[in-house]
Amino acid sequence: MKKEITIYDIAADVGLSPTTVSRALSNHPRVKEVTRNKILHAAKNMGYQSNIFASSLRKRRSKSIGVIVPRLNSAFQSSVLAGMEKIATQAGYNLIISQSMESLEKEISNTKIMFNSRVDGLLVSKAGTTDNIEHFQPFFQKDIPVLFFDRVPENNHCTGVVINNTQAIYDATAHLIKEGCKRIVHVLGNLQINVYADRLKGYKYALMDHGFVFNADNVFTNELDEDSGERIVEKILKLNPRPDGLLVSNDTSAASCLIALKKRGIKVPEDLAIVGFNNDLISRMVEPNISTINYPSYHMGEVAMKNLINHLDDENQEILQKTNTITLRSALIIRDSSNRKH
Amino acid sequence: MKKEITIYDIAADVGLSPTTVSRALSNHPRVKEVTRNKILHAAKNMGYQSNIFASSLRKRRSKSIGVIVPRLNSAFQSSVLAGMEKIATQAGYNLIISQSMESLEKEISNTKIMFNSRVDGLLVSKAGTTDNIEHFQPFFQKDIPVLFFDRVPENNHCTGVVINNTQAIYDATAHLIKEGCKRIVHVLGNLQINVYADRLKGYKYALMDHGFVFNADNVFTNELDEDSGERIVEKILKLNPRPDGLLVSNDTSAASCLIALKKRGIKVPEDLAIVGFNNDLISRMVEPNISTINYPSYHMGEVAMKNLINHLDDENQEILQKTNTITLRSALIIRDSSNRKH
DNA sequence: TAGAAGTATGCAACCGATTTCAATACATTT
DNA sequence: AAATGTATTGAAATCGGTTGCATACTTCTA
Repeated sequence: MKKEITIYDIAADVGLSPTTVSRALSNHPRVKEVTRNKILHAAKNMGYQSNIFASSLRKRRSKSIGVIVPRLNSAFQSSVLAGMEKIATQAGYNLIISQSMESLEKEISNTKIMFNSRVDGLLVSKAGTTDNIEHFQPFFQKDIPVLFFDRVPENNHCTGVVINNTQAIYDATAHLIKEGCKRIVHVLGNLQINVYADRLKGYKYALMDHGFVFNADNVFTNELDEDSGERIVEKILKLNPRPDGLLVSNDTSAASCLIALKKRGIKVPEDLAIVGFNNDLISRMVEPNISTINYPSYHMGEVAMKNLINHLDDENQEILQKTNTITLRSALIIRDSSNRKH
Repeated sequence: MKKEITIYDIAADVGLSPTTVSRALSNHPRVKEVTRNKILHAAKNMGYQSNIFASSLRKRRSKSIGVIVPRLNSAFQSSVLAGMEKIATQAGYNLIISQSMESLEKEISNTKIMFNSRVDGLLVSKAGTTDNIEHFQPFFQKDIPVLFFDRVPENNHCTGVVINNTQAIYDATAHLIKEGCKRIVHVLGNLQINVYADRLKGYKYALMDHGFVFNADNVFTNELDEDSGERIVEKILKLNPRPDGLLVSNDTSAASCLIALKKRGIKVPEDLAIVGFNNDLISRMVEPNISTINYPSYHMGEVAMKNLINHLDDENQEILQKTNTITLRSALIIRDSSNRKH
């Protein structure tokens, strides 16, 4: 391996001390303009590259931020990550990304890796099976900020960036009721996850407020993947009387249901009205377009990252500690899958 | 900030030298079993956390790999990244990810950041406007392996992991011809990108081999986004005679075209047969399902990462240098959007 | 039993940038 | 001219793990 150019080499070259070189390179004000230029010039000429390990070792910060998501290959998550990357890069932070594959075990292992990598802060969207946050303890103890987004743990002292899931599904349910639905089925994911637990609440409240009685038979938890439609529709068709409204907790699954229903000759929205969640591309592409909740994923990434970085840069540690929850605006988008007035 | 536990503290605690502690912690064979256990035990008790900066500084490697993609929020890219993350984590490497936003300028800046972050290797899918690879020179000079995937530069000495784009579109074109299409339009992205340039070749070759004459009017370059359908269909309808086959270089755009066509009462596949590219979720969800090229994105991520890491671990540097291109299997999937026999 | 060979551990010099504490040079004020 | 202030620069310690070489101690061979 070739020899690295260090500040010592530069110092020798320009006849100054490493101290001054270091200061010049980091734009310290106490270096004469002329000196600084001379040093910068020499550094460029010699092909100097700062050694971040030495720098991080001494400064005790890595200028990198860890992100743990359940899965990288999800339309929602990748959009969040895109937002995060944009802000982080602007602020001079690197992004170290890993996925928990929805497994607590992997989340714990990733958390350890992030801790050992000495990230300056951590952004997490919980795995489905995570029911405690013990494994973040090392971060708390060292006052390394941990910020959750989308899927946040219950009863904790961490900041979370979320949408109001309860309100979102409340609105969607109320909308279906207004469209004349009498029996609304709600399909959601693992109820250990706040996101789905909150939505279920919204569903219940909306029913209650509109004079309907909650019936547990109308709630299914299910994988919300591309193949889920067949399974869900089978279950729906066994119900009597047949449901006329369907709230599905993501658009992929909603689209899959739509296809399964069409295949069986059930008309959407006439026989059964559908509302999805996320406002993914797919909701705008299937026929009929699926009503959904607009989830500001990219924006969520930006906001989460911005807050974390502000916290790091300002040394204004109270801000984040005092902020418990940042709620972003989500909104019901009504499309043809639930619009019965034409 | 609380004091960190270092190997010196452990050494003092167990009455040995830091050297031995260091060796014990990294499973060096020249430490007695008993001693090692004593040290590991003490380390655990004292809450020791190794300092990777110190370690990296001394060892001159970061155990991290950089990835630069055009965009994080793309179904294709996020799937590739998922595959990469899996392999990297298994092998004990961190992933530092950034996006070039299709801009050469940003790609250059990201490359610099990756270089300064001293990644042990770099994986790149080029930005659309990148026409040279000067900015990777520092990596080449330091023998840090750079491996391209999907979008690879022309005429270079780097390894690339790709599919055979020419063959893929050749097959798709031949398929459309077999279905009776007489005038086939090909819509693709920026021709500076090898991916699209190669596909254009495949299109031309297939026409030629089947006795058709290539006509530049039948080729459009276009943004391949969700809204592209309207623009593309408008152009198609201006052609005379009206085309009866359409090859679109990604499924999102193909789906968008499909919708624009249906809106105008043009029947697919009867009036116009469509083939997309990528085998994204959306191609399986719209009506009719879109024929497409299966792109093994997750697998591509795994293969690219595996090759890079093998190269790093084995010190078997020739392997990668001698391998110029790894081509993964892609395949035409025929669905209803181009299947006229029923 | 001397000497060889092998095992276990330690010393001290790294890796390269940062930062505290001072020193020096120069300018300004009284 | 002396005193005070200010702008520049430097010496040396530090961050914490790794590693070449040296040393102490066993065990084995001739």
